[in-house]
Amino acid sequence: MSRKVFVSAKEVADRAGVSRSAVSRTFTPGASVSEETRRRVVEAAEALGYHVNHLARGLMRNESGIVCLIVSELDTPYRARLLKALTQQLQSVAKIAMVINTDRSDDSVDLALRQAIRYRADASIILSGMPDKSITDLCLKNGQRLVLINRDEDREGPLLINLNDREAARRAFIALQRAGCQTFAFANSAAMTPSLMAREEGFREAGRAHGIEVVVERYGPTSYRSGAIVAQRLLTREKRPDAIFCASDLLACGLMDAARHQFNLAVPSELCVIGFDDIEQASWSSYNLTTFAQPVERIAAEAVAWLAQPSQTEANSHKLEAELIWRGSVRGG
Amino acid sequence: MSRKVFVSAKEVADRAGVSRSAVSRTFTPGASVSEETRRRVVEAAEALGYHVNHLARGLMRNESGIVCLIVSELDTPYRARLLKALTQQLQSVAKIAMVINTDRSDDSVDLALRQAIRYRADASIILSGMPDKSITDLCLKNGQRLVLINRDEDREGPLLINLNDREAARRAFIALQRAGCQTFAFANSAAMTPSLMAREEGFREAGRAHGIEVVVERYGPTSYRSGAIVAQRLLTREKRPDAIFCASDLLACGLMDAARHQFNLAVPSELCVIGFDDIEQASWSSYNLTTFAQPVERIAAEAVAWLAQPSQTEANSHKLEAELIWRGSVRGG
DNA sequence: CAATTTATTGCACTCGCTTGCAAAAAGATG
DNA sequence: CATCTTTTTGCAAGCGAGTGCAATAAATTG
Repeated sequence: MSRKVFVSAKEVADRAGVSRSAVSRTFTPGASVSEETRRRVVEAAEALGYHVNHLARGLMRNESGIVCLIVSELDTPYRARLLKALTQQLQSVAKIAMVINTDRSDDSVDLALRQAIRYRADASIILSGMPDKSITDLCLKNGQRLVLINRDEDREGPLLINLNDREAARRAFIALQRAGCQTFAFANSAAMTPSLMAREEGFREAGRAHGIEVVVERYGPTSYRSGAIVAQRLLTREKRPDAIFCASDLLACGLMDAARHQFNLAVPSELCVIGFDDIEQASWSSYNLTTFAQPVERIAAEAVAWLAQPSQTEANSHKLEAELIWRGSVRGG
Repeated sequence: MSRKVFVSAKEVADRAGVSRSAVSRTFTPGASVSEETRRRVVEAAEALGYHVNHLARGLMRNESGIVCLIVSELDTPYRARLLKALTQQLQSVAKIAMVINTDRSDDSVDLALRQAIRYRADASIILSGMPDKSITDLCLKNGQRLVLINRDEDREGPLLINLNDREAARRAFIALQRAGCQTFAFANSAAMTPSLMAREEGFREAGRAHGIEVVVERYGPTSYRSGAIVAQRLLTREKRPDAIFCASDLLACGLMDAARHQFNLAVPSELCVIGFDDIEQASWSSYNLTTFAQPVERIAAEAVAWLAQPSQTEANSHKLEAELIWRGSVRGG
């Protein structure tokens, strides 16, 4: 009826005929226990189904082993992949992921971080949304580590991991130019996150450097549907673009579908498209999209490695390169 | 240098000039505190940046507020959606999700459940993989609740949520028959999970009921690539199927792409396809796939509602219906 | 074998919080 | 104003584990 209580170290100790400390030490790597005692403890623990209470351990050690992942739109292919990589790699260093969903509002990120503090998470990794400065300060002051992925920020303390978006955008421009394109456009969502904007800026800049003006269109969230709508706007212009760099693959897929099915344009012969993220769908043969791959595993690895090291090394900022994956949505290649 | 210690209730109490208990009561809904004391406590807490330590609270109350989500392949569209719905709805009842990644081996589910026990999770929700009976027993014995989604199991205790897969398969058959199809096939992965097998069985059965033999092909994991391979096998048969029911949308997408791009078949005029899950991509205009929608939000709601109620009601089994979403991959409709 | 060093063990305190209980304060009643 | 209720409040005993310290046992040395 009432919640059956979990078995505690005390019970194990009694059964094994040793003190409670012996049990505790048996499950603490590096503690001093004789082979004989350990054996008896382990045996008793097994028999009783004992599992160390990490709540209590965390309380004592002041280190819970919990890492908070704060994310919005986690059902989006790129986010889901990142989430998977992170949870997996965290597990491999004996930490555990707590995931908190936020909507786009900064307020909800604050709520999430508060929750992280309540559970005394050792660290928080923010995949989306900018938390309020006062809250991140609170986290840091509480000895919590903070990782910001693809968020620009100049504050000291958190680990910043982001891509060299500008450079990627530049390379996209070159690639499209080599393919013989004349009229360039950039398809963006209206989310205006730092990384999306960096791609936009980078592409524009590259255009300027070549004396070419780049049309930019932004609409809605970063989704398939937005891509289709941006396509409408771009492809009905008097001077129709024949090269479009999309801020994300999701936008690119929507845009390509609209281009083909509504405007009857052939890709890549009449329209070249480059995306960003390298989500799984980009490789599907209906899209076969040339795109930049986010080094998801690398990102997760960097984050986890930084969290795993015992002493806080000075917070640094890692900039990774996105790899250009050539497929069939650009001529030549 | 060393982890700055978090601020505790003691400090808040001192600053507010009240006892530790007063602080505790202020943050415990329904406890007896005067308006005046509460005000002072809240003020002090705010000033110091105090947050209740849920580790300690969980220890005392023997109820952590943590719910473990055990999932494999969480970067798959359907899984990601379910995960999102669950984390969100859990948050809304003041519980928090811990997610554990498993690979397909049952062993890794055991490891995950062990972890859940260590953190004294109030419940575990298993989205994939069958845990060993002894482990689920352990969970239940420890007063942990268990929810199994789309997993058949006849044990008492856990809440079982699954779809009426057989019925859906039957409806799929009828729909394809109405579309005038002659040769029926079922495309499956080799994962052989209960729900995938139920769909297969249901479809075969429906065929048998109409005196029609259904060809079944299974291959690999439940993925796009597997769909393409199954397509190869099915579409090169001497008697080529003109109706294929796919165990999942991912398979369906791979299959459709192969059918169109490798076999130059037009959908739906030469080949009708029905999928399962209603992932986002099914609605993309390149696929425009007729499919069965998993009621993801409903599933999450049922699970969360059951977990939220204070007293364990007798474990029951919920069977939900999948809704047929008509799109363009089947003639007629 | 005594003396010294080293490995193991148990005691007791601590971590931060909840809660039963009894004392104190505030309100209600006659 | 005295008496009886009803709130509030603080004390202290846990919850389940980790760990410094001193006591004990085992191993090493001369």
